[in-house]
Amino acid sequence: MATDFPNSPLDPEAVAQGWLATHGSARKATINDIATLAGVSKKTVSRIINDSPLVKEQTRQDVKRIIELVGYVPDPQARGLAFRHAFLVGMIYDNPNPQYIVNMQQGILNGIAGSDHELVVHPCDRSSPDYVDRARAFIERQKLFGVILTPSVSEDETMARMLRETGCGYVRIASISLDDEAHMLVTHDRHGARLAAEHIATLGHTRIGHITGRKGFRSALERQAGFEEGLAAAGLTLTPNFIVEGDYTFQSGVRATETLLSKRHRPTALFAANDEMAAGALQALRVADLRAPDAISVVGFDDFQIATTVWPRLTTIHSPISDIGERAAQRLLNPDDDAEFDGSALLPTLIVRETSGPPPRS
Amino acid sequence: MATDFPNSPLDPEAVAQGWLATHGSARKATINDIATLAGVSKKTVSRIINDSPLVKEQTRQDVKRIIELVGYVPDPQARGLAFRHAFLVGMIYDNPNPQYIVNMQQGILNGIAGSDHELVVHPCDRSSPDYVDRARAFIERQKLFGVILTPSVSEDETMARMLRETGCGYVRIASISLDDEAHMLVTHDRHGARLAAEHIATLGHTRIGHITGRKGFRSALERQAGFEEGLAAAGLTLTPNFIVEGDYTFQSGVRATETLLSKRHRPTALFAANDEMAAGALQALRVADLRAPDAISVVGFDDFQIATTVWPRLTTIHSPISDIGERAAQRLLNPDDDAEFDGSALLPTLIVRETSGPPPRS
DNA sequence: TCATCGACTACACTCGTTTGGGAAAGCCGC
DNA sequence: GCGGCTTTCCCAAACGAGTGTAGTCGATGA
Repeated sequence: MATDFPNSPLDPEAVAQGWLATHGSARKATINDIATLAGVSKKTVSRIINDSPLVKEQTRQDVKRIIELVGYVPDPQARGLAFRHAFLVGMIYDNPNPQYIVNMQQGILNGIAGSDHELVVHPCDRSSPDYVDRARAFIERQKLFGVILTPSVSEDETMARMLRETGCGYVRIASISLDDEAHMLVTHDRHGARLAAEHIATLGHTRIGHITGRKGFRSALERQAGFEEGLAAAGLTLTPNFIVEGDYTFQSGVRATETLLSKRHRPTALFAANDEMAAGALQALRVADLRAPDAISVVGFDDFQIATTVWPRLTTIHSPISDIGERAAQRLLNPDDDAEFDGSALLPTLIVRETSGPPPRS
Repeated sequence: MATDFPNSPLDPEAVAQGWLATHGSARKATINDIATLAGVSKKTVSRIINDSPLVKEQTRQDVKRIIELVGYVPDPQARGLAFRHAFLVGMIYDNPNPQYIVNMQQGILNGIAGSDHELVVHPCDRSSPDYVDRARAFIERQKLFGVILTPSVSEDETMARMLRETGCGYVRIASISLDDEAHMLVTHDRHGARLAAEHIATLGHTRIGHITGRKGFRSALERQAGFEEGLAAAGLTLTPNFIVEGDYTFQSGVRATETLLSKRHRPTALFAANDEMAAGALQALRVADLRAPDAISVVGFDDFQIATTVWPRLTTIHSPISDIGERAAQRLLNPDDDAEFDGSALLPTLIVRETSGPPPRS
């Protein structure tokens, strides 16, 4: 079979077989080999690789089949040279939370899977005076296709300006929109915090405390604002007296909770701006011989691993970091495909576990 | 000044100034520009960039100065094309511990800093049937310069064989040597565990428990073996009865500890093969209304953040992950420079905190 | 004085791909 | 059989480096 069809004088399978037999794994195929094998010109192959519409469907399929069978992969270096940019996307981060970074990384990798791109990472230290220049050098040297910025560097306008200057594509991930839509992915922390407030209010608490995130971080503001909004919707208010500043670390959670516990008429529920601090809160409760949720309900934010390794396991707001990374990568790669983007899929959700319950009757 | 010196008719500063004035930032300089500016041939510039010895010192310095002033950076794509490999090193990992990954990443980045190379990450899922093929595709497509493998993929011989086939450079990080020296970086977990044993023995404990790492992981074997060696050196033995299998997770630490506590003549000290499980042990003690170190001493391994966020803070073995990553990267980049390598700098060390003390007198 | 050596230069070619233009081939309906 | 398409071909020219060969030039040594 498969010798002389009128419409397809070419038998991809046979042709590919032939090549594999003669050259085998000795040499990697180039675009020239494919062109010769398929009996078309180099340019046609190139068009097919780059999804140009100027190719007949039949030809496209035949050539694609051969490419697949022979195992041809266009050389990223050569392509990069011709395109004047590398097939690399960068992730620029300064967030010290390893779990955040790893989740985000994984999400971005999912997002670029199947796109010829690779992920290259670039941590940066915002306390160093030249972190923007370093980032620029990184981008320009490698001629990155684009970068994804995570909080809190994503909130940095100096960095954003530099990116616009270089002309490199970018997507900023932040809890609030700081740029035009194509360059932003919003995490809706405010919404998440509102869920926490609703949950706590529904349980019947009225004396409610909040441990804020680190000063100067957008997410800290948003989480507090969302929490206050949610309480307000339930007719409650967060008294300034019950707002204690934290900095997203475990230790700050411990200290803040100690402060809250020392108050007269202490709160019966508290919302910490992240799980780390919520874990610190549990710790402080334990030291004070109190138990969550019997004495005080505790709600966190992030739903990182720590939320389930502490005991009791933490009621928290799940933030879909990995999905957000994936979406950010997709937005970076094809900014037009965002039509079918259903933002609601990326909203934080409430995860009720064991640290929240009704207030103690007293 | 600086017009016509006999030995240096060339004034790098002036020449560079001229170029910057005419082309400015409009165009990035190429090797040809540098050659023209410096009044030397392209080949000489190339030699200088690639540290060839066939260049007179004076020439080298002048040209380097111009390169620096003009801000010329060789194009990685073009270089990669000519060299037939990319200036990228990959990190292949499957370790689920985010802190480990991030530390390692940072270390590798330190190691490749100043080397024209960039880090690209590749997590892999060993439960998927084609993870080796994926890794191979990743390497071959990008023509990676080399890869660094972290435990536990680093222990995978199928993977190692694949790497040898591809001819890609690699360094495997593991707790024991599994390959020739140039391809290994040993973390000496055995030594670390021995320190833990010595510490516990010195405190005067005699009934000692161990929570092992995950079955099938080299590190689990090494840590147990080292611990037993250390005890033996102090004239103690680890009774099989007091060895409980864990899997490096918090939960397994909790369960293992519960098991140990249920034994008659329970141990007065226990060594968990990582901090996560040690934290689980503290958790279990708390539930049983026991306190470390008063009732039982607990020693962990890794010295990750969790060691200082639990309370009391964990006595543990510090493993210099980041330094190890840095060294691995250096070994990968220039395998010959390892003469001055002082292995002892990378040995684990004992960090005494608050969970270890003398046995209770009973 | 002649041979040798070190430090270059000049040139053509390679790496694998994209892109441009001009031209040709195939197929459509008329 | 003729325009008018669409699809494709062919060739050459980038892209920015590295390599190999042959050859130059001046200083050194015998």
